[in-house]
Amino acid sequence: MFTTVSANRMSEAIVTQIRNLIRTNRLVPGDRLPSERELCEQFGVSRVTVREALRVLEAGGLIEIRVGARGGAFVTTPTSDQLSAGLADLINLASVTAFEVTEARIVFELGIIPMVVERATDEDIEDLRELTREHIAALKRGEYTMAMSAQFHNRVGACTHNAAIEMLVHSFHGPLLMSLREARTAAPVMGQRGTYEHRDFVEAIAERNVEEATAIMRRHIERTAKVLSKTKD
Amino acid sequence: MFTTVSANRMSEAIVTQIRNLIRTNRLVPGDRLPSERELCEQFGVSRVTVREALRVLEAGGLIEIRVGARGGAFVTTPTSDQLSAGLADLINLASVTAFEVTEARIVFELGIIPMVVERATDEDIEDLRELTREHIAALKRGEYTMAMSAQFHNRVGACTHNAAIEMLVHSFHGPLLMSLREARTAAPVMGQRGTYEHRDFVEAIAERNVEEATAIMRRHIERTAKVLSKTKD
DNA sequence: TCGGTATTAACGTTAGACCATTAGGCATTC
DNA sequence: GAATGCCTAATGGTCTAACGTTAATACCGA
Repeated sequence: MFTTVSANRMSEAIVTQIRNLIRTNRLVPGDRLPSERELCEQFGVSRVTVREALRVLEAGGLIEIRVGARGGAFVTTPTSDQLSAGLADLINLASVTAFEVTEARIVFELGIIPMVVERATDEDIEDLRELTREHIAALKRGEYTMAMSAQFHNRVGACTHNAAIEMLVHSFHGPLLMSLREARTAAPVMGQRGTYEHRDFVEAIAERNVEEATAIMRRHIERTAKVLSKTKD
Repeated sequence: MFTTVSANRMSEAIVTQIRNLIRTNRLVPGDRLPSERELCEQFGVSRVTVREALRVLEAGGLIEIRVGARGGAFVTTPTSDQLSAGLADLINLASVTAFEVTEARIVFELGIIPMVVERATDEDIEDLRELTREHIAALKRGEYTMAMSAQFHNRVGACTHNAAIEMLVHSFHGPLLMSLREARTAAPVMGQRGTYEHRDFVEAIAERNVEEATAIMRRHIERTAKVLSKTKD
């Protein structure tokens, strides 16, 4: 007969209002919200309450707060880092092993290869060649890092020209997933042959050879998988 | 040469401290943090600052706050729904289109099929058949919903017996995709042939026929893609 | 013209007060 | 003795008013 009422927390009501404005694109990235003191007046609450609402929105990545003159709350343009951090959280929550993540990588990074071959522009390919050259040079100087490997795979993902896919690839190589304990043990092994496989892969893409590119990438990622499954013994 | 140092915002430091305690399991779900006033003393800051920190943690789904006697901040485990709801907003801001998400789905959900065929147990297959039967029945009663479609795809993902993949498939069908405006327009079209395609797909899996299963699923998802690209005209 | 300084608009933080909500104990009543 | 209702203490929610800190900009002197 009576349904529970929940009127609590004014700050939550403010969060909802502003979030809806953003969802419906009445506030778009780059827009600046009124200053805290103005928001106080408009909402008819104290500054503390407004600030708590802004904290929540900020924590959700919807706004960014800058101090100083001309500061205030700005609707953000989300970076792929933020997005992949969110995905990484999801994956972490499921408490998956590095082995499982690698399997997912194989599925995904092999699956996009036809798309990469089809859509990669000359500029994409030149970028990849340039990257590979740099990485091989770094390897010879003994300065090759996992970050470089991640950079390569991310750039390959970008060749699909699909923001959703870029984001996913990015999240596979983001800092959070790499922090999985098992992943670090694999790092030293990867550099040695990895960069040369990268180079061969790029050439296969340049020749629009899906089979060859797929075969190379499969070998490349499966080496990681093998190292990981060894660490579990 | 110098990395940006960000010492600002005490509340952020508090968030970091508490979050680390939770990450390292020194605080586990169900634990109660000290009251706001006690935290003030322990951190040596004012109550407002502590409260802002708690808001951020609450927004991240790490704690839950109850008022009244015996109330306070209690550690919780964020649900994947909470996290993907947060992601949905970011994706909206990043203006990833439903079309792009669908392309990513094609890559991923087709890519896992060999794994599904290889690993699906008899129980998995029986579950899928059962689901399909229910959905067809619901369809005939005119009660078929998008949630059911999502349920089917999620169950297929579970057949890989890989938590990372399950989580990713899940996030494709969670509130994330559903929040995209374009996706909703596609919903009515899907039910009619979709459920029968589901049934055929399950039988292809049961026969361990990768090619057939892939072909069916590709048609199935591409119909969605077609509907979506139409809405862009 | 250049470099430093003052201004100013904004967020960040504090302290102390009061309100609202809740669990649990206590007292009253039948 | 049991049920009901009140009281109290603990705790989060909000307010006010002030001061500190930061950063963009304008101004001014050499």
